[in-house]
Amino acid sequence: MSAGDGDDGVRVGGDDERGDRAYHAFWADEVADRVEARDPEEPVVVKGGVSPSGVPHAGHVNEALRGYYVASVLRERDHDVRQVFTSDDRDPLRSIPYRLMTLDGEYVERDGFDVGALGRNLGRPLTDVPDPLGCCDSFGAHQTALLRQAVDAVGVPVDFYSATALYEDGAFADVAADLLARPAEVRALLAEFQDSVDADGDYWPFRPRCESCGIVTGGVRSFDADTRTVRYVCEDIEAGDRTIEGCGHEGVADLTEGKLPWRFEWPAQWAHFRVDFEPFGKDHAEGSWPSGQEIARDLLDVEPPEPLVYEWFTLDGAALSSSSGNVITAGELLELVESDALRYFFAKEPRKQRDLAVASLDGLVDEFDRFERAYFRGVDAADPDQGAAGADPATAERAYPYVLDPRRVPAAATSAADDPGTVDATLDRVAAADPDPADFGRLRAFLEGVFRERVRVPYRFAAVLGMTERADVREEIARREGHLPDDAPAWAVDLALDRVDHARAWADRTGNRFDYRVERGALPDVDVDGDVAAALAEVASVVANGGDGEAVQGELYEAADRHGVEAADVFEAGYRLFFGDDEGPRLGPFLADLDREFVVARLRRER
RNA sequence: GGGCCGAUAGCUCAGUCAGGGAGAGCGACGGCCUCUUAAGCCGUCGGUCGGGGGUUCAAAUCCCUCUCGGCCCGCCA
Repeated sequence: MSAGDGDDGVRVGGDDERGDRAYHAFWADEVADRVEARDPEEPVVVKGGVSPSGVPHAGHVNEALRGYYVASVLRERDHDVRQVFTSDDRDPLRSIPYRLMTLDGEYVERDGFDVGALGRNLGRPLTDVPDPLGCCDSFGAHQTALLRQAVDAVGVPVDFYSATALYEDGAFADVAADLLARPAEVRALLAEFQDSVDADGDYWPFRPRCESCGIVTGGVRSFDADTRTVRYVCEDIEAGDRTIEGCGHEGVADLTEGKLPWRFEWPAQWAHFRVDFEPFGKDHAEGSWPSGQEIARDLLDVEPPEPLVYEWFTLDGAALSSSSGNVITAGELLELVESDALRYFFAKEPRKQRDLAVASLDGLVDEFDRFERAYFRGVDAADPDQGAAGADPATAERAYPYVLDPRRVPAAATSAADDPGTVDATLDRVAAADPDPADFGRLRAFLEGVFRERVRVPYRFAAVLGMTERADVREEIARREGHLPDDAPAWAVDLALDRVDHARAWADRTGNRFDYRVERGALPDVDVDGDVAAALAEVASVVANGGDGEAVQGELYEAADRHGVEAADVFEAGYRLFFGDDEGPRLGPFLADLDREFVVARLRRER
């Protein structure tokens, strides 16, 4: 069959049956199909997890959002879904971070915290390491708090778990005891995956915390099934390219004091939470995932979750790396773009390598805007965006209601609905990941009704509007340039202009050509030639007399002409006076929009 | 060495599952509004769809192969 036959039919809800295979325009629908095919018990459990050793960065929210989209699809299909997220904070401290972050999102470099104190705690569980910034119970608790902030910031509601708390509660004790009771089976299985494990060797699937020196050590010698304890000798442990010395202490640990090696900890989590679906980065895909599946099925009698391998993204062309400083946090990104756009980035095809370029964030926001337009346009309408990225209406139809951040829908918009209370309650439940079965239908109806009137100002234009702090001037310029329809409701105008501060921060951070700002303070120190000054004084008169933008713009040229100077010199002087820069926006209309008194005085260089 | 994933315009990316016209935005370039300054409008340039081979009437799309990149096969997650 070919598309040229013209009888492919309309894609209903983005879905199309071909034989026994369902095509889905949105990847999360395909994953949800596979989860449903398992016939899971309710609630369906979606899990994610991160080791919080470094500053939690934008890559970590990828894990949370991938799970969120699948959870959302399943919820719309009337499943009860629980999304859990673990902070694997019993992992040992393996290296000294290059920098830390306060709970307020400020970076702290190595000269700002006690490196030695961390160094003396290498090898200990993160939750046993004192917080170098002093605000939390432990370094692990601090990092976990940051991770939680990041997940919250993108609007993914999860049941958050500390691995240490889980161990202390004995959540993994049964699995650990089960595995330790049959070391030969464990060794035989793991030997297939790890050269370092010998099927006839002395490997034990548990790493006790030394009761003497506190490191997460190896050295298990035996397991006592009656007391559910291991005997161990504290041994050296390898951490990257360094060795952390064990103390040689001979001791006994019970199964809440220590941890499972990751390859076992992961299946233990599946068993404990009864996980049905879990996304993970490609680093796991060929490592712990294959062994984890076998451990789960053959040793624990647990069906592994449905997997989703997602690609890592690069930041400005290079891998995210704490040590090289090439990181960006979710919080930083959310200063630059609205949460909807960031959520959109992680709604795109997961298996594709892509670059997140800060300098090109405007392109991401443009793409989100096309995606949103495609949703409102619908599958049957003509497509002004043609084949542009993000503009496929079938994908937008499925994904947009999940991508749109329900927390950002203005209350004034819901109050315009036929039944505001119902819509508010729906949005609250969706935002809290606890929707009623009919909520997605109500959400879609609201979006296609009231929210259809939302307005987006182009991101680069929003950056330009950021040149002035004054909300009334921003709105006036946006209206004049046709970015705010006359009949747009007030909430839509406010929502559109919310973008300005983000885009302004982007222009500021990248120092790009949209990075100009009105110098409202002291008169900039500008040398102005006498003829240019005279020309500017005449422009000032036009402004003082209430000339509109076009009149001021014309006067800039005409005054230059009358005084025998190049228009370019008049413009440059103007840009220097108002922006401290030698270029800027179209000057006449801009000056006409600012408060007249200030403009007149500045043109006369009085203040 | 073995494996998984990827490669489409200068940049960021759609399109690949289901074969049929190579696309978008940005950038660049040119033009327009009494006006060199765009944040508006119009237009142009820009691609052997990483290379090669195969299947087919037809391949960015399916198959094989090679190259390059990321990751895994140690630790850790």
